[in-house]
Amino acid sequence: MSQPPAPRRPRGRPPRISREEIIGTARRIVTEEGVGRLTMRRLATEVGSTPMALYHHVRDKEELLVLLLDDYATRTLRRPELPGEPRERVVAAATAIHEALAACPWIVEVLTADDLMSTSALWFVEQIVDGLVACGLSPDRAVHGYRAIWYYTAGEIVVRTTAARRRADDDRATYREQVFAGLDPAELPRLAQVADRWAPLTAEDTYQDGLRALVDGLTAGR
Amino acid sequence: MSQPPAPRRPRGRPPRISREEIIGTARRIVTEEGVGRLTMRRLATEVGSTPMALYHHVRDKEELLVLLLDDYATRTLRRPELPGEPRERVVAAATAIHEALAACPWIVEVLTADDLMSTSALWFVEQIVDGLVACGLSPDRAVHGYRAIWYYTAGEIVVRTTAARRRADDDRATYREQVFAGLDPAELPRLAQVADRWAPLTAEDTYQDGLRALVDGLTAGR
DNA sequence: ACCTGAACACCGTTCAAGT
DNA sequence: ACCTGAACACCGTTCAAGT
Repeated sequence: MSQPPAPRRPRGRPPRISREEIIGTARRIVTEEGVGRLTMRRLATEVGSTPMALYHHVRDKEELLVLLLDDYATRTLRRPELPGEPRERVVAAATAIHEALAACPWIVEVLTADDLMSTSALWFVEQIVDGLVACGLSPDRAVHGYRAIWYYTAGEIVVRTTAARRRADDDRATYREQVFAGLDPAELPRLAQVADRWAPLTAEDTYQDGLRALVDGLTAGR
Repeated sequence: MSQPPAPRRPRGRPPRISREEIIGTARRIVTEEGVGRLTMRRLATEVGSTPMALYHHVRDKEELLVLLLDDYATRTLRRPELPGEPRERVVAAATAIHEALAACPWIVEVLTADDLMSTSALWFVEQIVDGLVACGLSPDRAVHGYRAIWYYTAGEIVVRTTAARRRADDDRATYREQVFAGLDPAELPRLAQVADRWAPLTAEDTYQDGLRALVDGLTAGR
């Protein structure tokens, strides 16, 4: 996010905890127990300090979460060899972002709290925009195309992660089954037709299929 | 969600508050002050009762939010005349869902807490799946196509609503501007090229463009 | 059957003071 | 400059008791 300031002559009380230490501990809590367990108080005790000491190193909890996403992106997003063909390049770059996010279920809370503006993710954004331009889109339309891909990708992550959490909680999962079991075939014939296959069908990972359709549609006739 | 049980001979203490009253009051709080202000305690005092009384009518806060989304869908989703041409029908049905959600910024928290399984929304889902089948997709592929549209739609709402909230909070909005202002044109030429137009470009409402691209891609060559 | 009061086990954040 | 203790103003939910 921001580089540490150039080293100055130390003045006053020497720091006991650092931003890096805070983020590192937060990362451990979040990967081990989920983002729901990350509280400022918990984090403070884990770094051996008090809640208020944290506020000397991060502005508030939201900034901490953004720093955490940044840290995660820097740590895991490796730039792969991308195909030369522009459409395939767009698909590959989007898939790389998607895979990184999918491997990281706590991301959802942060996604809704921040745009994907981690500096290390920008290279992938560049590849997508550039690939779309290479397909014949104007720079403006390429940015809009990237946004459409980002909406699709973020939505897939949010919906799938939430569905997975729900599945862990039996009682609520059955509500959807009830609704589908009670469908009136006269009113909603298509849904009634696929009602018993709905759960497995929607559990399938079809991210790439949809992505390809979207990229095809965005670049059609150019 | 669930129909009220058939009226029985009343036994024991007569109820002072009803599920309808709770949902109605919750709806008022949420539309007037946002979903962040809806707490069980606040809601209890507004209906003139105590927090615990609520738990006799709803299981917990999450159920309340789902009931609220259901109530909103039933109240606002009117079935429009849809075009006969199948692709246009898919676009129109998805746009109707999108408009209803976009008019309702508190929805984001509930979207991530629930699939769009409100009974009143199912008619729109039916139209989308049926439209895709009419375009030549198999029922299974039509369901996957609906899911792709749903990911795109939910993602657009989540990302745009969050961005709008951020814009209200000046300090954080400028972080993205900083990142874009400091882009290295040698490393990320496309992004550097559009850097100064990024904010207005991504603020444009291009939901329909992306949706049409996605639907075109899903139905291409069929 | 329905509601109440008190309590449990927490939150994020601010303030004033200490070293 | 950095950290601490105590407090503020809250949360959702459970338990045991009352009517």
